[in-house]
Amino acid sequence: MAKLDESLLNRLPPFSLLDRKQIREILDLATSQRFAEGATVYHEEEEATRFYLLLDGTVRALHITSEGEHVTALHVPAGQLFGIARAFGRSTYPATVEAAAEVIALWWPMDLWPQFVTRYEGFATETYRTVGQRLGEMQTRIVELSVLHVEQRVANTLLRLIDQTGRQAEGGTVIDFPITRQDLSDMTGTTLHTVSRLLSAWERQGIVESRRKQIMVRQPNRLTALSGPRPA
Amino acid sequence: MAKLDESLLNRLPPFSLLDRKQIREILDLATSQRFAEGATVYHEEEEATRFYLLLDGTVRALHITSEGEHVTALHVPAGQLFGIARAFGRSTYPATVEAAAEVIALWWPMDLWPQFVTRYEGFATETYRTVGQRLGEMQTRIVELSVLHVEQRVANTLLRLIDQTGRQAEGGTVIDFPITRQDLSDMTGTTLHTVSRLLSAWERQGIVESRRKQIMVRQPNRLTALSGPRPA
DNA sequence: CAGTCATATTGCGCAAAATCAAACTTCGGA
DNA sequence: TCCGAAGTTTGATTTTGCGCAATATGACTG
Repeated sequence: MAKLDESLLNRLPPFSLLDRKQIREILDLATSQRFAEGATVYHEEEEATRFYLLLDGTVRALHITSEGEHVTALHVPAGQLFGIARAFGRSTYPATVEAAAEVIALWWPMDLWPQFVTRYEGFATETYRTVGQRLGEMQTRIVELSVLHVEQRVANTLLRLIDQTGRQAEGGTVIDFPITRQDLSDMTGTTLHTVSRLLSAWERQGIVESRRKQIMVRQPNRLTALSGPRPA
Repeated sequence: MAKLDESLLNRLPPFSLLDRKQIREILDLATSQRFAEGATVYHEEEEATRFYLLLDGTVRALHITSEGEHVTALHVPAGQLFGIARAFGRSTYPATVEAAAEVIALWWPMDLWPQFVTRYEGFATETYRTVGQRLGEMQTRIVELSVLHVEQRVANTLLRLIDQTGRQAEGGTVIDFPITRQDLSDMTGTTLHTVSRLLSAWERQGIVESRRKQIMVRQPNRLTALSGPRPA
């Protein structure tokens, strides 16, 4: 395997306090792996044997019900750790994770987790900050699902996606991974039909523009207007 | 203030590995406080200056939207820590917490948090396990809200409540804190009207029995039948 | 003990969104 | 370049659960 460059890590929060030597150490222990769009990184309930750092791309954490329905819990943008079950005392992964687009990730054996936490200044702190963020996102999800209408939820979800992973293009902001109506409905607890109708309506009004598997938001402010009361 | 007894803590997971002397230390730093039913312990977004241990009663964590709607995120049963914002790198509380019934809690100044984590064997580990559990509960909430119908959500919620805080009584299991239709609707993302209709229907079928602010489940198995597909 | 307030019940009409059904488009591969 | 699979659109129909309104029933207060 090609030697990994130190610049990969030294900007990322969990490692930003470390010196060159430590970063070198960490990289030498890492394995880098590529995942194709749609590939599964690990399954819910599976023994948590590795923790990951997402170098490039986006992954999503999801749950599959006994009926086969998919519920997307959250998206993880590049630069964050995931699969960190150990951080909250679990021995199995709490969700299934799959690549939303082509993904490059590093991973380490979970056995190294305790070392990382104790040996590397700031690693634990930053990790728990991440956990806190995810917890916050999940709370927002719950509040949205509880009080908002479908249209408002979809609007919020689009806004969040362009905020987290948006790429500027002529005419608006594009979600920079392939996303289907079905995906959006999995994120909002609705059906692909309803999402399709909403997008069509918004497209007629010039708010969004969408191709197959791609959505561009032209007028975010109008989406915001549709997105309902700001969560307190 | 009366001196607190060591037996309060030595059975509880976050402290179970500690010796008498350490428990004494911890108790001497604690303040005990009573909260009446419905009293607010702290508000979302407030500066997190204390962390709590729930000795008796039940508290609920909730969010209040800008429209004034209440969304209950979870219930914390006796014996658990709450208000542990520091554990995930937050300086403010992530939710409002209020007493679901009369409550007795201990609290410590948040400044002591780092000490507790470093000085007391097993405290950190157990705390993160709690965080993991809450994360799991929230995920379940999200999945339920996404794929289940209102009736199924209410059934699930009742089952969870009698499981977490149920008290045996003649004829069935009673939720051992006062709970209104409104409360149940806040937990399930519906209206008090719908909850009332459901409970009435179930009461006619002999599945539950309810007075004002009190619900007894007579036939949990029939509720389970109504509760939809088991989350995977 | 009267008065008031919070809680609970129930009927009715309506709107949102799911479901059912079918056609259409785009894309990639044989 | 044609075919099939995956993704999307759209209409018609049905269901669910909400909003509104009126009424009832405790429970607490002065």
